[in-house]
Amino acid sequence: MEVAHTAIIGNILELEWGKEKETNSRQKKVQSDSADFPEKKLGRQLDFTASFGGISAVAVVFPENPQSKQGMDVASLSPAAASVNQQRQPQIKQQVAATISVAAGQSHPLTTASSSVVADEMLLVIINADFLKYLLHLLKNVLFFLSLALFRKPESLKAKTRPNELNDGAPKKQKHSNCKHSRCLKLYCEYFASGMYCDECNCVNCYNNVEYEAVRRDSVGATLKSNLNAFRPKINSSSHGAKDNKEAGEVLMLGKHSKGCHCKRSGCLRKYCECFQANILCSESYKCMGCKKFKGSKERQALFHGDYANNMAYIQQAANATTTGAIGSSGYASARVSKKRKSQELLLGSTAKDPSVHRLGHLQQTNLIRTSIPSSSLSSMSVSRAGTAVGPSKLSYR
DNA sequence: GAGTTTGAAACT
DNA sequence: CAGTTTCAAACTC
Repeated sequence: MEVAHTAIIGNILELEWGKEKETNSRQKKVQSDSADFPEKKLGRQLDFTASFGGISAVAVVFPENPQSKQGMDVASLSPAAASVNQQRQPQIKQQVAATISVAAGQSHPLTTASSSVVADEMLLVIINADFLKYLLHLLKNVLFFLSLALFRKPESLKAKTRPNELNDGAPKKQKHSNCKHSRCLKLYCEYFASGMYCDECNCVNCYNNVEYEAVRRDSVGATLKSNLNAFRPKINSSSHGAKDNKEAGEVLMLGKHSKGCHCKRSGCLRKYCECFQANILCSESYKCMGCKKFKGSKERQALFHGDYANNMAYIQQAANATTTGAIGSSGYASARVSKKRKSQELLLGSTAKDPSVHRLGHLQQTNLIRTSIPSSSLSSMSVSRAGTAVGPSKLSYR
């Protein structure tokens, strides 16, 4: 019986879907006669109802439920369309009843009241099946267009996390690279580095496009040869995602830089620093000097409080302290500084030449900053910390 | 907008 | 691997 039931539904579905085209054209003809609705709008609505076939019948099957959304929609489409649907009701019902009786081995036509009830129920099943079939069809279309959008230009996804953009969640303006000497075939070029073709870039002699695909491929090969991970994201986002530090009013990424930054003068608090750009904290294993981008750093927190000018002044002063010998005032670099001393000594005074400076503890180094910075600067620093409005300091870390 | 500074990438 | 140079972006004026 269940097999017969399924067969009936399939049979009727086939019947109805086969009629779809004919019904569609017929309804279009009816509606084109109506001057009350714009043709374009009607077309869309007609397509909708025609595709469903049974949607309009819902209003027919449930006449006691006139508030049914589908029913109301159909009724509001066009009186002519509703009329056609109502005219179709006995036909569909008759088809159902006929199919039932054939499946049950009865003579045709079926005229008993019970068969009519069964036909009503069957109609409901058909409507639901019809609707589901249409939903499936819609879903397929959506998936198709989605796949088109994703695979036609997969790079578009990568573009969301450009290496040189702050990852603070705010929408970023599309930037264009300006390579002049690398032909956009080195990792200097952010497009090349992220595996993209250059898109509306301002580059000179750009080879990072389809036209120079062969050259580009060679360059990719050469780059990969020297570094297998060259095109992998440098920031490995933590599986825990972003940590929302509400107290500090910032969104902190829990990711990690694959190689770590090597900043010397920026304190890792400027956009030169890749960790700063990715909004991640520096780790002890990074080779940055005078790092101020660690948990609990007042310099870093200053970025998220008060006005920007004050914060930048404060950061500059902190960086200034770094370059004038107080490396690693509270950062991670104190133990590593010796490696870079040769270059630093060119810039630093006698204080920096004293190896003991690099072994100073946190407090001692903080004191060193205080002594290496003019008292006027110190006062502005403390004011900046308090977040009071003070004009931007003219002091530079240069 | 030009010039300078910066740090990553490339090179030696 | 370390030091140096090149490069393009960030930054200053």
